[in-house]
Amino acid sequence: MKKLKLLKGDVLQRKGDSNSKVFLVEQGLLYAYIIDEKGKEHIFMFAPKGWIVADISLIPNKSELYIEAIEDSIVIEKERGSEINEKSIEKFERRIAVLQNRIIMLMSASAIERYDHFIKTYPQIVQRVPQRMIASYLGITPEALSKVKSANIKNNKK
Amino acid sequence: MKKLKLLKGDVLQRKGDSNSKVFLVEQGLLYAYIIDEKGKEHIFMFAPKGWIVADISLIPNKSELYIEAIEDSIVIEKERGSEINEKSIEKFERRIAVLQNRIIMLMSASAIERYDHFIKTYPQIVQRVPQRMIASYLGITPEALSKVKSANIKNNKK
DNA sequence: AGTATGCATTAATCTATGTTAAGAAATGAG
DNA sequence: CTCATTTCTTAACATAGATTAATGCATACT
Repeated sequence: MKKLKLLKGDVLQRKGDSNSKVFLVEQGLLYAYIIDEKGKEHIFMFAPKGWIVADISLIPNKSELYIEAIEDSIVIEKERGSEINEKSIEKFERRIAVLQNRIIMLMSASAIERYDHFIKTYPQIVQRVPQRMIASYLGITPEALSKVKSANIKNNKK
Repeated sequence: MKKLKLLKGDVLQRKGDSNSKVFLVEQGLLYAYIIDEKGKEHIFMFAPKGWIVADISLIPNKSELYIEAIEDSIVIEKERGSEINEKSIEKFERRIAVLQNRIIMLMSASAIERYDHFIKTYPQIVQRVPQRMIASYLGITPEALSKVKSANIKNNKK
């Protein structure tokens, strides 16, 4: 259980690294992403203060995700499975609920609906990351996000 | 801990129901889905023998998912959180890994890539459900699946 | 057997989002 | 402060997948 200080841009974990660690964000903001075969980055999650970020991949002990600091941050590093209790079960359940919801959004909602949902759900993150990262999290390009946002504003005015 | 016998088409849980239960599939095949505001069904998961199916939603005690039998099935009903041990943690981790992978596929892979991945990962399910259900799981329409499959075959011949 | 229902396929057309490119605005580094 | 880099926006064009509709098959129902 170590405490790590990270500078903006520091990469905490890379694809292929061991993924036996779990990181609790004590301060700052991290994000986890993949880079696909075409070299494109896709943001899997943001991790602000209080969140746990870890890659639990299907391939044992091999991370699929990169984890990187968006801001200077402090994280507490723990071994995975180092605590088994009511509280940790609740955290697992909550994580599953979040992931389930994300899948449902990706399958059933349009880009602008996903964006609206995101800014309602994570208003504090919206302020702190570039739009292109939000676009990536939503599964669209920055250009598309720019477009649907301005189309939305115009429609509201009408 | 009850054992339930289900007939094909039986709905085990509906949107809005309590979601305090967890179902272990002992025999048969179930699926979980949402119905969106436009009335469209989106399949969230299939649950063959040995799998656990449950809705862990963000809204406490309120299911977002429908759970229904695709085949005559037998499930064991348990209370959520009724066991906390190494084994259950592993199951939670595995579920999270599956969901993470699904999100990554939805964000980074084309329809045909998602289809190829699906038939490799769940060959036993492919045989037992209509194509339209696979399309729904992949996040596309049955027509689109039909199209990309035949386009794929033609490309392979070339 | 005959009819109804659900499923798969194909095709024409439409639309949301991707791609490429350029310029403007904001941010950061020396 | 200035230059370089990153970010955002807009626009023209391209494409994957959606929509609608028609047809052919199965399967199930009477």
